[in-house]
Amino acid sequence: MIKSAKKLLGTDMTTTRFAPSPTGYLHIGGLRTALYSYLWARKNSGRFLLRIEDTDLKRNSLEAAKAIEEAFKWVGMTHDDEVIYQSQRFDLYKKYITKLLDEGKAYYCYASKEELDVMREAQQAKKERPRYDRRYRDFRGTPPEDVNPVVRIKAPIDEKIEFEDGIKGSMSFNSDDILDDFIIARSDGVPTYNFVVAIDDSLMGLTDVIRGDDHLSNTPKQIVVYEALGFDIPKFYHVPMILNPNGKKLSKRDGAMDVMEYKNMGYLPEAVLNYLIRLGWSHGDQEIFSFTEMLEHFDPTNINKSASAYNPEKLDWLNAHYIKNASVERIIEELKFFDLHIHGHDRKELIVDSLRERAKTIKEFATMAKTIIDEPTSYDEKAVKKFLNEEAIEILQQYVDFIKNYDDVMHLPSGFEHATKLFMEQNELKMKQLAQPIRIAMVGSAVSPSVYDVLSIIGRDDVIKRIEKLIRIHHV
RNA sequence: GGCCCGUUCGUCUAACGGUUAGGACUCUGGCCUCUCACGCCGGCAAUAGGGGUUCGAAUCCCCUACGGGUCACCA
Repeated sequence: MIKSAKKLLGTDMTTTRFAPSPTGYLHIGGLRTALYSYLWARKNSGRFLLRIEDTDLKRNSLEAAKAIEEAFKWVGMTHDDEVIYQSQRFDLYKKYITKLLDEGKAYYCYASKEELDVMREAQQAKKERPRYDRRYRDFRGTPPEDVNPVVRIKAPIDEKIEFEDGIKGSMSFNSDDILDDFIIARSDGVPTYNFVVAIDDSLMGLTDVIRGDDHLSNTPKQIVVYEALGFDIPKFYHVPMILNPNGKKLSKRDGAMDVMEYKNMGYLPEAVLNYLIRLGWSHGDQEIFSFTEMLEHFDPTNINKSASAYNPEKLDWLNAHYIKNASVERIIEELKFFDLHIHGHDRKELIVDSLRERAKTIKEFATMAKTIIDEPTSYDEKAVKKFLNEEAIEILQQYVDFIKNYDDVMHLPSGFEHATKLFMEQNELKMKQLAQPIRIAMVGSAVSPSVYDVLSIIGRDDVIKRIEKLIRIHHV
């Protein structure tokens, strides 16, 4: 007698899993259910397992697993044990098929595909639900020689199948409404999804199955398998799906499906996680959750029952929040991915701190930093037209001359502030008259962080160079 | 079509059967200000509809409408 792993181990350690079919990348919705499973396992000091559902054998599941692990790594999630590939467990599944056959809980069905098609059409013509008519359930005759039979499970007839879903509540199905003697092994011997899922979930010792609610109506079928095999039935949580901003099903047209695309767009993993955990789940009014807070507060029981729409603005807001609060070192590290290397810059703190409240993504951050660090190659036309009249050029000229003869140290923003204020005082100028022309000279446009910060980042020598360059160009 | 699930501001959500139905994002008015942001103060905006039950319903029950899922030798 084979028993479930849970029974063998004699443990009730919380065990959850993420069981994607191999698509080549980790889907953003998949990450959410994975996160829920992960948090629930870790919160209860349990195990979080990864299984690839590749009974179909069409795609490269090794690549797929690698892509998922890469995404897990990016967001800081880890799974326990080795990855399980269903494609490598066919022998195991076969043992259970034989077992059910031997016990009379499953049987060979010799109906051909054509035969079944005819039957189905007849049913549909009569507006009946298409279903297998169990013609071979109690077959005792001589089987036809030329067909490879499928194996079907003897499903209960006119019975209620009930379970308590951790999210949706009490579920009750009538077996006749939703299932027939469904196939557990195809004519080529390959077992089917609902059969192997139940076996694996059981053998892997799953206590809590957290998955998309598109599986809700598969659950009764799996329960039939659990019961035929004498396995313990885990607790199910069916989490509603994610919709696009228009409330429709999420599809590739809606933008980033692959979790790693979020990295490419400059999102911080903690922002993505924070966004996802709050999408369909809440803890009072709290919006910001650190990893430890997620662990502390998450409970699948208060996941919402209804689908939620994906809202990119809120993700941006969260990302901005995490950028504002990240350490300087962290941001410098993240910027490397966008080809900006400022760890050796002697004004790196200033660069980071002057931009962190302005960037919604790390990518934007890098772009903004580059406009300050790199000498402008062009000047924004509108800004030039608006702010660079003859008088402004004159002021800039005086400003350069002043700086050249200004002897006090001024590499800090405060140094530039003292110098500039003195200059304004001497020439009876207002900051408004000076700031925009300086910005244009420094970054080529009328938008930048505080001019003192910008001047300090660029440094006295380059400040002079950039102003003189602008004046020169202006006179041409 | 059968079965199942769902429905609170545009969006994410809160609310022991008793709240002026709260918060967040977006949008928006103002303040701050060297620009842009950030920040701060304020504003717009919701219980799908109809019946019950109850002293009292967003909350419980029924019906309707509208969304969605699922009904394979896919997973």
